[in-house]
Amino acid sequence: MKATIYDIAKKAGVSIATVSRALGENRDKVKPETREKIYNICKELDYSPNSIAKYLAKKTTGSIGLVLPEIQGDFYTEIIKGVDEISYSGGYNLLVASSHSRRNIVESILGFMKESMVDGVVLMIPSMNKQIESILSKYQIPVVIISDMEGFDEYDKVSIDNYQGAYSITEYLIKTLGHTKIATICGPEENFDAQKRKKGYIDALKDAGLPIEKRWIVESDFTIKGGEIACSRLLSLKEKPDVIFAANDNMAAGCYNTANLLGYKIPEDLGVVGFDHVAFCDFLKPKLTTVHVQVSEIGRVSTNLLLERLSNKNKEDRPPKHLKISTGIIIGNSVIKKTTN
Amino acid sequence: MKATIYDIAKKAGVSIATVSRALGENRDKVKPETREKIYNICKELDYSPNSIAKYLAKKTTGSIGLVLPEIQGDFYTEIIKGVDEISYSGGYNLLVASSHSRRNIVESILGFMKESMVDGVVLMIPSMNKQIESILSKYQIPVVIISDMEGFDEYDKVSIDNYQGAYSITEYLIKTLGHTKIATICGPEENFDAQKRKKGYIDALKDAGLPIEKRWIVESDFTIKGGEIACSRLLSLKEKPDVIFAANDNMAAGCYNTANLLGYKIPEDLGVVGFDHVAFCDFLKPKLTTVHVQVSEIGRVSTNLLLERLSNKNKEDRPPKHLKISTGIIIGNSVIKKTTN
DNA sequence: CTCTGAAATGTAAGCGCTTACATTTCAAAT
DNA sequence: ATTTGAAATGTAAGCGCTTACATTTCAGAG
Repeated sequence: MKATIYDIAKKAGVSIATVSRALGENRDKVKPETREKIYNICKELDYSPNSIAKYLAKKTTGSIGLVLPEIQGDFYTEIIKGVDEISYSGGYNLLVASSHSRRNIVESILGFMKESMVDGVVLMIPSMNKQIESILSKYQIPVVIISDMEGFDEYDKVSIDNYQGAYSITEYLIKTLGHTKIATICGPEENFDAQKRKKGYIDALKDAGLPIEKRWIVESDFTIKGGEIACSRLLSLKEKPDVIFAANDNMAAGCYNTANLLGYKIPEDLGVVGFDHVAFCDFLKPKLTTVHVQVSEIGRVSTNLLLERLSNKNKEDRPPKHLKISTGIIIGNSVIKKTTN
Repeated sequence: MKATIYDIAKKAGVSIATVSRALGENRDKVKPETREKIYNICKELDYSPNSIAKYLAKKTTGSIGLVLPEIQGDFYTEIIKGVDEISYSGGYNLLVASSHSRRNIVESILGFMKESMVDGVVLMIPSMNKQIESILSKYQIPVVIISDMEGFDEYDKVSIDNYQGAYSITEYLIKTLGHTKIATICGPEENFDAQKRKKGYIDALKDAGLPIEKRWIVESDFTIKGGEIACSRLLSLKEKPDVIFAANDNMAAGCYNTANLLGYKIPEDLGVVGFDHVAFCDFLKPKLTTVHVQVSEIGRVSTNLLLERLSNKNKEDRPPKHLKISTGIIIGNSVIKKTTN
């Protein structure tokens, strides 16, 4: 049987209150000698407090929750890694929930919230969901949102600077490489990241005085397959683009496949650029030019915000912060200077 | 303030015991009408039981823990996916812990065990660790081990059939493709999977009457970089192998890089085969011939064993099961029939 | 109409801890 | 020696639930 605080108290000849104090935040309120004695007995009996009983008494679990739309893929594990790192060093346990075929994101959140299993949650919302708002306002635990959406301004929000990333790489294609015929494969319409990336692309073209060609904007779904289909659509146009800006690396990889299949050489016949800089980029030949995102930084930053909130529990609340993680461009060989022909 | 069982009881004009019964496993011990009334009030007040208080009273958390050596990479997320799927459908929550720079695997296990946060754990042990054994025997909660190690026979164990996989692909190289000069890059010596894969390779050579060439067995660390180094080592030998069996796909990818760099064409100048069939294989050109492993199946199978144990809590224990997940060969274009030259 | 026992419900203890408040201890001040 | 108040410790309630046991209800038997 596992030792309880009573066992320790009895063996040390003190009350359980003293043991609790010696082990908790008020160590200094117990005499150093007794404290020492208690420590030794704890070690001897291999005692460690039951965290669940502790919760019931303190109303704080020492855990934070991370809710993701999905768990597979480098992107999400990087986020987890970032969150894990910070929560661990802040002394918190991390519970991860993700939606899957049999559980949607709302259920995941509710699981945490309703059963009061966590002190706070980091919540990634990739696209609009009406239910979420009402849930969040109902349960009053601290929440940090990872999303590039409008609204939810009363919460801390963190996201990649999608707009800036897309703008920069488009501008790079135009100004540095001299391209003018640039198409984009954007992500799902309801996806916030996709929206911002598309906007960055459009604004960069506009600012350069280039026309926005509707046919060169095709929507897809952030998957490789989706990229393949979208690419072949673009290549079948009468007026073909010279470069495709795929809104993520998966779809860029899809472009590689299609180009390969149809006999286009990258970068000579078709330039491709991506977004995310996920791990598999290293395996693409030629190396993909893409927007680098410090994904784990998103996790770290958002968790820091959450811990800030948690430690301020009873003090006055600071106003919500809205942070963007900046991006950079990774130059590969998947697109070259425009040749005048 | 969140509603408690008292709120429900008061509003329904019954005792908390009745509410508890109406909501728990003994629903049938409360009159249908009262039950109905209680349900409605719960819905109205948006009540759901505090699972932590429930634990304290019942001594069962409704959660299982998954302890991984790491969380990054397709391999681990596939495992998580498998475990998640089964635990979810069995009504359990899943807590995932992994070691990282600041927390080793033993700490991860202890976190779960000591604080009694989980009813059982699925534990992946990739290499020998003496502490683990004593920890496991100290805390008597059900454990399923994912590992291809000897020992721990009193626990349920699940693993990939590493030996069979390695044997098969080596045999395939010999018998089907006619190769005789086959080198291997094996994983870390202390890693159980690596040990078994190496043994499979050796036995297949032996059984075919081929000599075991010490210089053709080089140890590495399952990383891409490690594969690169090991490959250049093999290619610098006076007597070069025709094919390299890399003990995982990462190292196989490393071989691709090195071959590329040194001017060897795959598969003409050098054949490469891998193990795992992780997602990025699709991006390797030419497509990698490798051993397919149903990774998520490992998670599913082990979790099923655990749930079996948990549901049998008080009945007689069944003897431990030791299961191997079988493998298959994915034929790519990274190795071709031996040409007589 | 009373009796009986199963069904329905209530009472209260207990799960392992924290903590407000009460009590005791003890060194320093008088 | 006595007083005093901070320091150290103890007492006991309470966190939200489950459940053994006690009590009440009530349909059917006598």
